[in-house]
Order: sequence, then structure tokens, then C-alpha cells
Amino acid sequence: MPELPEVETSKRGIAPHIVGETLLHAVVRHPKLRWPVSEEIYQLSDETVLSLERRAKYLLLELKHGWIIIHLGMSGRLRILSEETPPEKHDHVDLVFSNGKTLRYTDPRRFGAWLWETDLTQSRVLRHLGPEPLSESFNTEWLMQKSAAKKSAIKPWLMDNKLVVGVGNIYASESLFQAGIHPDRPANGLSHPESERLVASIKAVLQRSIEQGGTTLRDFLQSDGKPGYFTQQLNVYGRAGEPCLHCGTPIMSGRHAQRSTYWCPRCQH
DNA sequence: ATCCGAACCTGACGGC
DNA sequence: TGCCGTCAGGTTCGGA
Repeated sequence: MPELPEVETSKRGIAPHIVGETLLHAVVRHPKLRWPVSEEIYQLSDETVLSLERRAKYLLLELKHGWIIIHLGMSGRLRILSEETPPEKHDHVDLVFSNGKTLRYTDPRRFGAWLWETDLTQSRVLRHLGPEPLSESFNTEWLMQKSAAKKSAIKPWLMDNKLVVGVGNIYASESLFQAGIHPDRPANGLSHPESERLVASIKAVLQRSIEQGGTTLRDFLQSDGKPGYFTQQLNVYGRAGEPCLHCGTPIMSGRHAQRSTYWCPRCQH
């Protein structure tokens, strides 16, 4: 669920319900997430939500004296509900608002996080993050400069947050397919045109997915339990053995750093 | 400094 | 039916 496009569409869908509204209090039912839920979050009362931002896959909820930092981990979801909705097994955190709405966090695997930070520049989880993939600062020159000494395979390197944030396991494979680059290629072996294609592909794939995420989010907010996150056309991810949509060659799969990778052996070099 | 595997958790699924 | 191994869209940490 929580690819960057989903986090972005979550932000856009949730913001209208909570920005400018009054947060009455938080309900923490299961504090053991990736780290313990920050103590400050328990103490919140009668706070106005000033803004909701996104950095990488983190959602940043701004209050007067600090920020709630939310990460969805592998299995987290956020929904807007009416406050009477009874919690279920994996509903770990609620933010209750004076307008009758509740922001509910559900996360079966509990790899997510709810942290408090008064100064975002001091945040341990945000401090070392590389550029946003859709920003100007992620460009061909940056990729080539950062990759110059990288001998390891390009695919796991794309998922390193110091290079660029927000490229998860699905979009690493998809971006490499679109760029025609084999996932095993050493990162420092890409030519200038290849680096240019790769940067453009990452931006295009994420952008297209964000645009398709809007439809997903409406289901999300209606809390009908039907995610449907993958309505977008995936070219290679999860398609091992199936014909390449471009050339018909069976899609290959393998592993990099314990994560599955998919590619077309004919289209990607 | 850099790399890789382990770790954090629960649930779904396929094979025996 | 049940037990076991494997896999899952993320990120940090420790040890080599």
C-alpha cells in the first residue's frame, strides 16, 4: 500500500478533512510500532492542524508547537471515519477531531511509526533523506555524481533513500523497465543517456501512479475495505513468466538484497 | 566507509 | 485440517 504515490494521494485526500480543524485528542491502542509511539502524542489536546505535508513516504502533520511524523511501513493505512466507528484488531491510533471525524491508523505488521518532533531538521528519520524524485534537485547530474563510485547493482541502489526517496520495490523494477536498463547493471556503469532515461522514467512512473492514485483514495476514504491500489498497469512487477507487454518474451524474476526484482531479458540491457 | 543479512511483525498462500 | 516454509509495497541496525 504505502508507495510514495499512495502516501501522496493519502495526503491529498485526508488534508481537506483535517487541516484547519481542531484535534481534540489522540487514542493510542497499541503503542509498539517500529518505535514506541512518542509520548507527546498522548498529551495532545485542542490543537489546530496547521498543515499536512509529505516528505519521502512520511506524512508530516503540523501543530502549533511541533509535528506528528507518520510512516505507514509495509502494511499501514489511514482513513477518515465518523467517530462512532468501532475499532478493529489492527486499528492502533486515532486522531479525534471536533468536526466529528476521526483519522484512523491501521497497520497489521506494525512497521509504521508515529513520532513527535519539534524541529524537523533534527528528526532522526528525516535528516539523511535524499532529494524528492519529482523535484528539480533529482536530475541526471545528481544520479551520475552519486553513482560514480557505486559498483553495486543499480536496482537496489535506486531504493537507497540517500540517492532518491520514494522509489519502492515495485517502482524500482518498473522504472528500470521503462528506461530499458537491466537491474544487474553496476550503478557506476550507466552512460549519460541511460542516466537521463532512468531519471525521466522514475519521474514519469511515479507521476502517472500519483494521478491514478486519486481514484484509489476515494475508495480509501469511503472505508469500504476495498483497496484496489494496483489498478495501474504494471509492466513487469509480479509478472514472472508472463509475456513482456512490449516484446512477448517471458518476464524474468530474481532477488536483490532480499527483495524480488522483475525484468524483461530482451528489452532491458 | 561500505555492504549484506537480520530484525521488527502479522497474515496469506501453497505444499505435504 | 493443520503444520511448515515462503512471501509481502519499508527501514534501521549490527557485524563482517
